[in-house]
Amino acid sequence: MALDDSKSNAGSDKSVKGRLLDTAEGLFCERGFKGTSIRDIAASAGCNIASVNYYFGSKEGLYEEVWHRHLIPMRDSRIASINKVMSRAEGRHNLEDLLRSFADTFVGSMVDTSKTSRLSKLMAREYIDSHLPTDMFVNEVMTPTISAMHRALMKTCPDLDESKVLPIVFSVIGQLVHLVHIKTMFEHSGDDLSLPIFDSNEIIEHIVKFSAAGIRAYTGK
Amino acid sequence: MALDDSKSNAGSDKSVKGRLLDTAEGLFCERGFKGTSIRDIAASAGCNIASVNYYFGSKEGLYEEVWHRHLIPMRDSRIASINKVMSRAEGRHNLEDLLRSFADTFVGSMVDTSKTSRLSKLMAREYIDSHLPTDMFVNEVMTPTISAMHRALMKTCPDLDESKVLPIVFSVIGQLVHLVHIKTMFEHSGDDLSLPIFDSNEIIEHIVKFSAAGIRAYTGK
DNA sequence: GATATATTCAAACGATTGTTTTAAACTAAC
DNA sequence: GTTAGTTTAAAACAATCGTTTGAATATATC
Repeated sequence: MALDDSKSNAGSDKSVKGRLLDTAEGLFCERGFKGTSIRDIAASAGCNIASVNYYFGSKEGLYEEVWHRHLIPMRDSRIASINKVMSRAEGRHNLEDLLRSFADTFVGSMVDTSKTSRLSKLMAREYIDSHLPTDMFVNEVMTPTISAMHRALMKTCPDLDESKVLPIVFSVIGQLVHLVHIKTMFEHSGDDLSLPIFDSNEIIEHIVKFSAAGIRAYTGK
Repeated sequence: MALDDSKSNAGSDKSVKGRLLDTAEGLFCERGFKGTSIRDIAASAGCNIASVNYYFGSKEGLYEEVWHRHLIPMRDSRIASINKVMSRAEGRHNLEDLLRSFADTFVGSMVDTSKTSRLSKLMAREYIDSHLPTDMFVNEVMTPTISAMHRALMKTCPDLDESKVLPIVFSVIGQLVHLVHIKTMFEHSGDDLSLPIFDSNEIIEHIVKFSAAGIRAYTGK
C-alpha cells in the first residue's frame, strides 16, 4: 500500500513480458515473494492476471526469471569492479580502494541506484526466505564473487593466511547486507526513528576503514 | 515441511496458551510470519484452530506476544553480558572480551542454544519483513543495547570518537546477523553447499579479532 | 481474404487463508 | 444439583491465493 506505482508501467512501450518482469521485481523486493500476489503484479503492470502464467508458467517461474536476468550481470559487475581496482596502480595495490569499490557495487550507492539497490533488497530477502533453487544463488553469484575477492585480497595482502579470506569476506558482506537492511528500515518507518541520520556514503567509508583494519589484523605488517 | 515437529508440544503439561506461544515461536522463525498458518500452529500445538483467536485475538496478536515475552529478557541479557565484562578486570578493560561476550549473547552459541538461536532467526526475519509496531523493536532492544555498547566501548577505548560508536556497533551487529543467516542457509540446504565447513565458534573468534582491529583503527594507539 | 498462431481477457476453479459462529464440555461457587 | 463463567470443538464464514479455462482479439503467414 501507499506505493502508488500502480499502472506505473502501464502504457509503457515495453512488451507485456518486460513490464511484468520490471513490476514484479519492484514488488518482490518491497513486499517479498509471499507478500506479492499475482493480481498485484498484473494490476501494476497493467495487464491481465493470466499473463503471468502465460509467459512464465507460474509465480515461481516469474520470480526465477526476475533473478536470472540479473544474476550474471550482477556477478560480472562485482568481479569487474574488483578486477578494475586490481589492474590499476600496478605496483602497489590499495586495500581501501578494493573494499570501497566492492562496497559501492554491492550497495549500489553510486550509479544505477534504483536498480542495484532494489536487487540488494531482493538478495537480503533471499537469504532468509529462499524461493530459488538452493545452489543457484550460491553457485552463480556468491562463489564467483568470493573467488574474485579471494584472488584480489591475496594479491593486495600477500602474507594473508588463505584460510582467513572466507571469514573476512563474510565480515565485509555482512556489514554491507546490514547496511541495506538499515536503509530499508529507515525508508519504511517514515523517518520517525530515534536514531541519528544515516548517510550511506559515510557508512561505506566507515566499513572500508573498519574492514581494512580488520583485515590487516591478519597480516604481518 | 520435513520439520516433523508436529504435535511435538501436544500432550505437554503446559497450558494451551503456553503451548501456542512456544509452537508459534518455532514455526514463525523457521517459516516466517506469512509462511506459517494458524492451522499449522494449532495442529503442532495440539489444539483447536479457534484457540489462537480466543487467546490472542488474531494472528498478529499471537506474533506480538511471542515477541513481547522475549524482548525485555533479551535486552537485559545483552546489557548484562556487556556490564559483566565491564565490571570485572577493574583496571584494564579488554576490548576482545567485550566483543566476544556480546557476540555470544547475540548468536546464542554458548548456552540456551535452541532458544536464543531461534530468536536470532526471528530477529533476522523481522529486519526484512516487519510485523511489529515500527518503534517496538528499535525502542525496546536496539536503542538500549546500542546505549550499553556505547558506554562500554567508550570505557574500553577512552579516546574513541563518540560519533564513530554507532557505525561500529552496526558493523559488529551486521557481521553477527549475517552469521545467523549463513547458519540458517546451511541448515536448510542439506549440507550440500560447496562452501567449506562452518564452525560458529571459529567465526565468532574471527569477528572478535576483526572487529577489535576495526575499532582500534579509530583510536589513537 | 483465409488460415494459423499468438496473445489478451473475463470468469471461474479449487485450495487455503484468518476469522467467526454456535454449541458442547468443563470448572468452580453456592 | 444448579448456575454462571471459562474453555474447547467442529463447522462455516468471507476473502484471497495461484492457476486454468475458453472464448475473443490481434498478429502473422500464405
